[in-house]
Amino acid sequence: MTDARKSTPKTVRVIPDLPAVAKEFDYLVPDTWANNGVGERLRIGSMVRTQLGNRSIGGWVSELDPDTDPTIELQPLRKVSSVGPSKEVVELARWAAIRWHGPISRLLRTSSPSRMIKVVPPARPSKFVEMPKTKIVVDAYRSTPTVVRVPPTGDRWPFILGAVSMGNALILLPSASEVLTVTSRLKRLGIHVGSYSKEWGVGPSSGTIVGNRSAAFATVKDLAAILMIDEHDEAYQEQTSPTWHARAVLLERARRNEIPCVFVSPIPTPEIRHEAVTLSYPRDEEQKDWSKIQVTDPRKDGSAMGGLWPSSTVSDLRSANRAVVILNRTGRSRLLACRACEELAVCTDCGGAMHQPNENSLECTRCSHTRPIVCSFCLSTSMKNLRLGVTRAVEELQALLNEPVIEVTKESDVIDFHKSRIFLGTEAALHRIDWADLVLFADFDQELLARRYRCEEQAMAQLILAQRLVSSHKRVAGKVIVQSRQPNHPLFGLIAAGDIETWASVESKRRQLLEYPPYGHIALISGEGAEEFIKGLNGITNLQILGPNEGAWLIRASNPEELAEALSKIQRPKARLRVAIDPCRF
DNA sequence: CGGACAAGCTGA
DNA sequence: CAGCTTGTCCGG
Repeated sequence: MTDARKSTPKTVRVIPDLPAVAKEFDYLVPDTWANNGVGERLRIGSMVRTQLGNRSIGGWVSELDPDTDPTIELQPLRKVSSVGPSKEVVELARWAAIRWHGPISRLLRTSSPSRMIKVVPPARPSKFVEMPKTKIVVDAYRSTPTVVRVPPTGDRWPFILGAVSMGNALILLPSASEVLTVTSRLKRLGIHVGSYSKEWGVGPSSGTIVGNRSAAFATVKDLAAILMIDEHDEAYQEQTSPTWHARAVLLERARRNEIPCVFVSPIPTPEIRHEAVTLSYPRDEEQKDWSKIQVTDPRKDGSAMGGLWPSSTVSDLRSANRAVVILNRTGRSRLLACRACEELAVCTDCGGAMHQPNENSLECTRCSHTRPIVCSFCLSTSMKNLRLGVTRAVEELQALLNEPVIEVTKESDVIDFHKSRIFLGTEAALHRIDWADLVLFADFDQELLARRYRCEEQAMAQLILAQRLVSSHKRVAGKVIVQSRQPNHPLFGLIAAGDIETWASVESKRRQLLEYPPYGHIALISGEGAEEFIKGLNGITNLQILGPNEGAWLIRASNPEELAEALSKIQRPKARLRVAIDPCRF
């Protein structure tokens, strides 16, 4: 190793692994460690065990031989528990903690091995791979950063080869199964590669790391290239605070290291188009994929029951080998039942269905009469969601086709593919089924009309998953059918023409108009302490405060640094507070 | 975070 | 005023 450090520091500064403690503490390195080799293992990022107050805590070394306060008597370190993130990654985590306004310890945990590693495993030879000859791949790695718009079922492998041809690479994929596939395929090629974070040690021992979101914080020695596949995927953003986004972390990393950074997606987001040079395939290659999507209006074709099953759809379902029907329910449930006695929650005044607008009350959907959550029959206070949408659709379809239809949800366990050829569920079904020759979006309008600002992108992302499902078996040509009562919606015209460039630029302009990311940056503030926190922000100029809306405020600034700085100036209230920076849904 | 310690509340 | 709860502070 080039950065071998043969000396032992006298003291170290430690970031404790306690999210609520935003402070660093100095410790004494025991004298004996200078001679037994333990001290030499201490570097920035090393994971140590030590004492705070009277309990044993873990932490990360943030500085060697810091300027310590002479008035404080230092405690000794207990032990060096593991190799940790490199200095580069610790600094990156520090940047991200400020950018997304969260505790650095959370990010350092993401940056650390899941099981403790005493020493970095020795470097292994890695087979040399040549840069593919394909022009678009070569071009992608020539300037930085770049985003390549690929056809939905296009081959991404050349970009992966491109990354590893440059040296040790960091390759991010949105799902665990893709990480597994790519890792083993690269291993078979003889590349020294590991998946994050199970094979954490491969990075520091000089190899390529393949992983999902968390791998943005992987330690990779001599990192030479960065690649993110399916950049549009929402899995790249952490859902819990700090809501960091892997795309932004990689961009920052590439900028700091001055290395090529390539993003690949059929629908690059406005965020990446704002930061990177866009490269694309010839229009007809994109169109070949997108134009295969069929749009039908369920109204014009003698639709049976509830308007979801026109006769053309029924016959498509009958002739499919395996069909996946997607029916996304909007927002909160419309119908509630008592968890104890199964009685429906109905209005005591008018008999209308009650819904649950907040944590502790029921409201009539017809007359707006409100009452606490109590079953009027058995007085139980627990209600369950009837999920009428999917469950009833399953029954309808079963009756219509006269064969079993299996409901697939995020919660439902192992799917038995022998029991049926028709599967119905929410978006989750697209992730849980590996192949189909028909994907039917029964009510696509729910996607297009959703109140989320990214609803069109989310709808497009679902279409991409569907196209991949029906093309995963080469020999059977599958179909994607979209049912919509607005078949003239501009989106469908652009899809048919394969004109994703126009679609993307319209999306960007819309964002610009609304001053949403990347043209404006948002902090969503919620929780009991929100009101108090907002009061502190009121004086700051360059900051726009909107709300409250359902107890949450929206803070807007023109750039993330400004936003982060403003938030850091306000001291956190004692009450619970949630800060989400640029969340994908608000 | 969780222990230490201080200040506040209650009950006979 | 003991005994217990609730709040605030601070750790190296």
